[in-house]
Amino acid sequence: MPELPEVEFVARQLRDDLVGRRIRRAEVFWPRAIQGLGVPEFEAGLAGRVVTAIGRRGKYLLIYLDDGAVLLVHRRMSGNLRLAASDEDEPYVRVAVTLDDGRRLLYTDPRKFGRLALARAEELPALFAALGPEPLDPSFTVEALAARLAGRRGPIKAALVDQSVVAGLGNIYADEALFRAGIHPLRPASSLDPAEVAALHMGIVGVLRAGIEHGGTTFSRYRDAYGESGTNRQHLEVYQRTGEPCIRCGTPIERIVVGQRGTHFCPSCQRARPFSGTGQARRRRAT
DNA sequence: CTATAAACCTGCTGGC
DNA sequence: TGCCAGCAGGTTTATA
Repeated sequence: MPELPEVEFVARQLRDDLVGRRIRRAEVFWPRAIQGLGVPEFEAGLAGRVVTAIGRRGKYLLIYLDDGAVLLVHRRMSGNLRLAASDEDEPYVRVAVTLDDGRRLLYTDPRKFGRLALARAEELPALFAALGPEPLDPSFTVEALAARLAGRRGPIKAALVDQSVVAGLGNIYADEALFRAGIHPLRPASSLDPAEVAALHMGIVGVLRAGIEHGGTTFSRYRDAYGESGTNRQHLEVYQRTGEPCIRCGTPIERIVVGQRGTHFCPSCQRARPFSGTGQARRRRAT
């Protein structure tokens, strides 16, 4: 599942390789992947344009064009963007963008959940009005996180994957951030004390930075712009580790469902209520 | 307003 | 060995 680190890593790759290139033509093979415009208008809107910049907002990849338009790509569950040589092909190609040097930017997506859209750059603020702060931006402070969590009665895990609270966290990094902070996923979001919010802030920023550093988390699908897997999976501490020993205390990792999503946590390191344990386990801080 | 649930999709897993 | 129900989850839309 592409989350912020997977989108950011590919954005950096495409920035090096795509900026300055002219688009020869675009072909849509799965019309429902295009949002807003009809397929002919979408294809015509890309043909002949030069890529001027690459950006990212939350899980959206932004490809800026020389006429003031922006191509938005959201990969949802199984989408990938791959820069392929002219003679290379891939399965599940939904959209193909041919560049002036013959290479193709391929949007592949077995599940067909991902969406592409073409917008004017000046429309972006309105389009992203409901998105929360960028967690790697300096403006994302402990206070900013606390303000977003205040008044929310649902579980903290559900709040973290809500894009209006923080932009870019998905199921993997939300579970990882809660583990680093030592917070139980079912804790009401508004019940965290200031120290816990600070620990969670550090956890969020930490897991996202690590994810980018390791080229993203690959389970079955995610690949980068050159078709390579990310290595962050081997650095995950709870996600998809059900039954395996906690790296901190050895207790088997548990899996529950929170807000319709599989949620992984250590029942010893992440207590349901602070200081409500048997006294057997010590509270520890992630370093 | 908040919040919960279904729908969108198809490859993969696990049970029999 | 083979079949198939059910799971996986980001976002939008619908409903309570």
